[in-house]
Amino acid sequence: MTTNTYSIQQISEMTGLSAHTLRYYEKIGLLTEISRDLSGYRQYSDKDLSWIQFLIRLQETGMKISGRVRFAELRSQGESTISSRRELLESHRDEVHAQISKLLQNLKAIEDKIEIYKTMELDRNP
Amino acid sequence: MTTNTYSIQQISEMTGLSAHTLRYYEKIGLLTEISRDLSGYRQYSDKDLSWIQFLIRLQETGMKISGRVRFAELRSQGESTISSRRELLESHRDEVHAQISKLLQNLKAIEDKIEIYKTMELDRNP
DNA sequence: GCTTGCTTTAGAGCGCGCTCTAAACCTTAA
DNA sequence: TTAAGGTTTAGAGCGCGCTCTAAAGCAAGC
Repeated sequence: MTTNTYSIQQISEMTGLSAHTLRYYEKIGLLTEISRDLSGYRQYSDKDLSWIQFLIRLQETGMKISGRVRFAELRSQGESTISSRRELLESHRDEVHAQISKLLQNLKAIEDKIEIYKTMELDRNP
Repeated sequence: MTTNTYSIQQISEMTGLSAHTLRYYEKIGLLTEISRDLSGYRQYSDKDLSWIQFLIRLQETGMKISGRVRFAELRSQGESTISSRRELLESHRDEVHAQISKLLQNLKAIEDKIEIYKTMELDRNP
């Protein structure tokens, strides 16, 4: 079994989050029980890494910090919260679907406007 | 020809933007040449309305205020900027495409996690 | 003429999500 | 043993995009 550990800087490079942000996430409860080495430096595990990467997906799909904190709290309470976590994710999934269809509608309107501009350009340069 | 005019409150109700926000948008240059009645009250036209609605689409697709201001500046310079406006929108359209595919990727990861939770629920309640 | 409710302005305030600072401590190489 | 560069903490600061306040003016109904 591989038990890799990573420094805060390595995690920063792998995730694109700054070291400042990683400490901030820990402070507000998005990351819990990050272990420390003998001199008090944070040691991130592969499990920590994939959790951070999942947090980033939640963020990128528009889940606010408060929602992510709620999810992290459930996770830190162990297996008994699996159903609540599933429900939370299902509800978020529905929001992402809505988001995507809104985006597609707006995309259509933008594309329509591009076509209008093209027509206007032809009319001005016949 | 119908030349409807609308009060700031009516526009607020039609667009979902607050009156405060509408004045703010004017101050920063997103809205230009909004006409006034005899007592100095703003009178929005149908053209103003549809411009505001398009601005909202740009915002909802992630274009920042600075980008929208740039677009509004081109628009206020008249027909000679049609090509620049088309290019700006084409570049934004590409960003929206990228945004949507990122969202679809993240959606997939969320759905996978939901499935994992379902399996865990079955394992705990066999 | 008074009240109610709309509108105006300039400018202050705010919530979110970081981002940075300062001062101290640790590690490694020269 | 010293210098360079990584890490720690508490807490301050910041940029974005609004959001609200205060004081005044205007409109319409009683």
